[in-house]
Amino acid sequence: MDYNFREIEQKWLAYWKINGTYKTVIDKNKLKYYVLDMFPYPSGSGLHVGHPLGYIASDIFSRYKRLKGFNVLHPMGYDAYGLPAEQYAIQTGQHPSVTTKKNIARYREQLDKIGFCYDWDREIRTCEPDYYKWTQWAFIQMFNSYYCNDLKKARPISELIKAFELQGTKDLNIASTVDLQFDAEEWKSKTVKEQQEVLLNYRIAYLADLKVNWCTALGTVLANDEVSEGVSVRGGYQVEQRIMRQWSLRVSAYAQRLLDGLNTVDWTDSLKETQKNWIGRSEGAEIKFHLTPALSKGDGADQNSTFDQSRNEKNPHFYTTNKLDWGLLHDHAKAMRSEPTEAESNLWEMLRGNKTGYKFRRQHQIDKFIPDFVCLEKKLIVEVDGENHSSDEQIELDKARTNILEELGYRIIRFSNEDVKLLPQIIIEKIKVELSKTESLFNKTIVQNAVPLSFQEGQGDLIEVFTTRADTIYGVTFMVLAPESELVKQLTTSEKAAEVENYITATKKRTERERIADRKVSGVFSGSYAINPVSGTEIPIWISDYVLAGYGTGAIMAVPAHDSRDYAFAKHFNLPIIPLIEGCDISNESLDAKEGIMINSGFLNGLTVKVANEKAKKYIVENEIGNVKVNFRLRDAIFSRQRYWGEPFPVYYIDEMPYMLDESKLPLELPEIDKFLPTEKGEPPLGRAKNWQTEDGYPLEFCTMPGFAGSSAYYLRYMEPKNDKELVSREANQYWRNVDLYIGGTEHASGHLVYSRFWNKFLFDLGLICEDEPFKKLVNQGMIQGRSNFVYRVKDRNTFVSLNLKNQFETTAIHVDVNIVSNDILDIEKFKNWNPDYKEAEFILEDGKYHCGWAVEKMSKSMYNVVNPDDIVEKYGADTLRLYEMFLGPLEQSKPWDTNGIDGVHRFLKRLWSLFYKDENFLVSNETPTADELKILHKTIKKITFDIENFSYNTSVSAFMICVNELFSLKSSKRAILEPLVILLAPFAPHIAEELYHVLGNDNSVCDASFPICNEDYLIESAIKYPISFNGKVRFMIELPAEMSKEEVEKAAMENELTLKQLEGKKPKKVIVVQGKIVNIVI
RNA sequence: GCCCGGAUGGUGGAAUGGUAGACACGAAGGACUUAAAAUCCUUUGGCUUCACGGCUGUGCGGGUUCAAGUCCCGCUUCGGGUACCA
Repeated sequence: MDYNFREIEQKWLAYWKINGTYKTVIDKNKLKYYVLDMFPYPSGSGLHVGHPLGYIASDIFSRYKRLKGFNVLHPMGYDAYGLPAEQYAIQTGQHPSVTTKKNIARYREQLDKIGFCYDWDREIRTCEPDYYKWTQWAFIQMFNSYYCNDLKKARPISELIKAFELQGTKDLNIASTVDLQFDAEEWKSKTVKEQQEVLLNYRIAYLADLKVNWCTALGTVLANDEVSEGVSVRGGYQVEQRIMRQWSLRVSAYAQRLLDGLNTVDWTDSLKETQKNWIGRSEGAEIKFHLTPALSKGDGADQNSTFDQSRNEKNPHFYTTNKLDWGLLHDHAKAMRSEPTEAESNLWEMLRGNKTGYKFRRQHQIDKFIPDFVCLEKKLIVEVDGENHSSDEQIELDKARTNILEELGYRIIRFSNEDVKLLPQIIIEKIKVELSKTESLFNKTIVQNAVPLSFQEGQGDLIEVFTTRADTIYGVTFMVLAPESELVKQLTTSEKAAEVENYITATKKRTERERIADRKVSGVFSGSYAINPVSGTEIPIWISDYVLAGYGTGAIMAVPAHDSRDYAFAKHFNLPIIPLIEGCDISNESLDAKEGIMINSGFLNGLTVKVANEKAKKYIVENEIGNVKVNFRLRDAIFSRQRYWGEPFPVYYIDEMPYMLDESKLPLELPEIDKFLPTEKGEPPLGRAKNWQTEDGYPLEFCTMPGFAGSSAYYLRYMEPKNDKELVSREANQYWRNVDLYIGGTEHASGHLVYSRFWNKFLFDLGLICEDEPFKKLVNQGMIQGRSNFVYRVKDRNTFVSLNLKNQFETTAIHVDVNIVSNDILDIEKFKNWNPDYKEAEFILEDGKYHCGWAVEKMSKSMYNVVNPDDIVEKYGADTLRLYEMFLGPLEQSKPWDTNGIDGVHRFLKRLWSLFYKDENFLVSNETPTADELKILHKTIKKITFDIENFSYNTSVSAFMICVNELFSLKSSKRAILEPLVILLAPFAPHIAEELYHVLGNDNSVCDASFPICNEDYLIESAIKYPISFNGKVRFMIELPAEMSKEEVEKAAMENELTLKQLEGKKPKKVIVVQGKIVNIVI
């Protein structure tokens, strides 16, 4: 009887189906094990031979765990929403649900042939209403939650509303889009609409105006991970930046937890690394740079000011302090001015607006002080003292202050609060008298040109920057704003307005792609300056597109000596470069390394970079120049898609504010529409749906959810796919908990695996599920590459020349379908029929054969190198396919598919079969196995067990081959050996294993057998073949008893005549004996 | 640029610091057969030798070690990820 794989496989596939062999139920007597595949998007082209690789690997592990006594959950489903089906619908008018159903049916048919142990009763499809009901439900929960940074978890938004009513934003530490400040009264005075708008700033699912990746060709917004190098990942269409009002998920709030969680999961280092990079945590400081007050720098500068005299330009007229102090005190002055005492307020009313005949300023900085009122023209200061000015200590301080101010040429008059309140008119008169005592300092003509600015005018604001290199603060020679920064408008001086405008328009025109491709330095000077808060130097503020608006604060402090981008910019615009590291050479490039000894850095001089950085940060915090901050690269996930084929949002609008549907209204089903295109008004396709509104007539959301929505919590739904009350019941979740083994491709490292971990953590915060991380262990299978074949056409002729003769002609290489090539030999007849053009083709052969060339390329239709698993199953059977996929090489490694090698594993199965049958005779006996046979078996058990646990399936297939080859050469067909072997093989080749298991007389399924256990006793060797090496080179072997001691081995080796021959009479310097392993003689 | 993987026969690949090339494919030779398929047996890294054997050999150059494909340092090169992330 021959190995008839077709018959066998069909028989057992039917048996498994009828007997529900793979049906899984909760069984608390057994330990659970959850094995999950990344579910596929059912594309129109069906599965190729690369797709099942991971599925086979997970299937082997599932079956192995089951044989080990675990209750294994191993489900499968479809990621059924997606762009390709909709693009196809646009082209053909076919409803995406129709094509999706068709594709799923095709996938299922292909998967079924391979003999997977999926519990198909648990199948899910993300496009089915009873599935996406829970996607919508989760979205509602996110809308109704905010993230508390103190508790580090999501909390109900109702708590936040209560807090706002009681205390406003005071003392709250909440993840938000922008930092808002308001008190309880302000909150209560807001309209409902305003309150809703404010709440969006905190909700985990929120609507906001954001800069998004807009893809015109696809007519939709895309998430960051759906865009690569400025084009869409799917389709490769151009993507541009736009501001749009979009739904987003506050993933960024979870950044730190997403990072921390990586330490608790068993993933490969490279995958964890990718996630770490994507989250992009950087520790640094946010530093405030105040702007230089924009005074006219005309003649008539005040020579008595403490302004930096070393500068060549003339000092501006109204500087009354130095820039460093101005920067430090600026905020303080502003704050004082906004909260005046009653007396100050009264007096100001009488002084303001030239009521005295002269201009007064209040809380204007002079040197290190902020006097209450000052008339600069007459250098007269008016102070109003409160109660605390009566203390001795205060009197001393006031005196010191008066002295300094008087030295600067100011006269000071003081009044008490009481005086101002009771005798306002008398005080005004006194002030007028004082004013008349001195000459005006101002040359009238200059005053007309050089108009001083008061505090609130102009750009009296500040720029905040984020830096990881606070230690380089002394090397800042300019600042750069992102062109999109809101500060640009404020900072641009009138002279520079046109230039800046031009630059920004030009930048906007450039697509992301152009920016990346053409990385030439560009930028424009804003006309404004800022003051370095540590060194006090004045630095110009530039605008350039090398600074990103979306990261940090959208502004940087540029340290050209130690940042290559800043360096390029400084060189291009001829800006100063100050080296900060001892001995660094910055004549040609910057020194970006974070090591060395600081120079040119004031109080940081002589310190190492690391120490200096810490010291600088401490200084910044202590002097209130800024604060220490952690920044993340991870952005919130944009969650709206202007497309049809996705989950509808459970959202309606009142007065343009979003509200959630009641949970009882879920699922909100995707409506039918006439065309899958945007409306004439440019609204998303759902704008075409009739009656797309609530029962009360409020309009529903037009956008749908993105592809990752449905795949973010699908692993939970498999636990209880038919529960219509909950996403998953507590009971089912407590039992199955999370995925023990997740297998899939690396392409999901930054998308799906971040989103689903976020989604999972959110549900965990709500107490709905019991595990913080969804996927305990994750294995990435490598890509299966294609192996293309080529034929060589002689130029201008319909003649093809075989590979090794092609150099004699001028030829063109043409891809040829790998399915009509075998072992690189072309099937000429099939080739002629393959394409009508080749019907009459002629061939130049070698040895009567046409040899094709080959190359490893991506597996794709256009390369004609796609191999369909159906064809392999048809020709060799599913067991051969499974074994061969595993035999190709290590699971995680990319490798080319070459059908050539498949005969080897097929032969192996036939040889295994031949241990059972010869012609019509059943060979299996009940004889007691020999020690040799037992050794072969147990060696194999040991190896296979180890290999499965380590996902080294290619070596397990080899081990099976070795085992069968050895049994074959012993002509051994004993039940005691073959039965465990069959069970051992069952995870890999379930059909043939099931057949042989039954042939051996078992009635139950091999799936429910017990995995054999290695008995080390059978592996003990009585003799060991010692390799004898000289200076590390093995010369010969000697066989010695295993129990021989080190000394005896050495003696035996030294006495051997071959050793004597090798030594040639010389005395060995040293003899190393590794017992049971090797002998090395050093001469 | 940065990060992460690789590099071993004609091919896919194997090798807890201890006999490099297991296991397969392919190729060559042979057996069986009218023939083919299937199956079985032998050989198969390179160079050299009639042979025993010898020399050489895991991308390149150093190093550690009794012993290195494996560990360390410096390169070359291929693949993947990521990007003006401050």
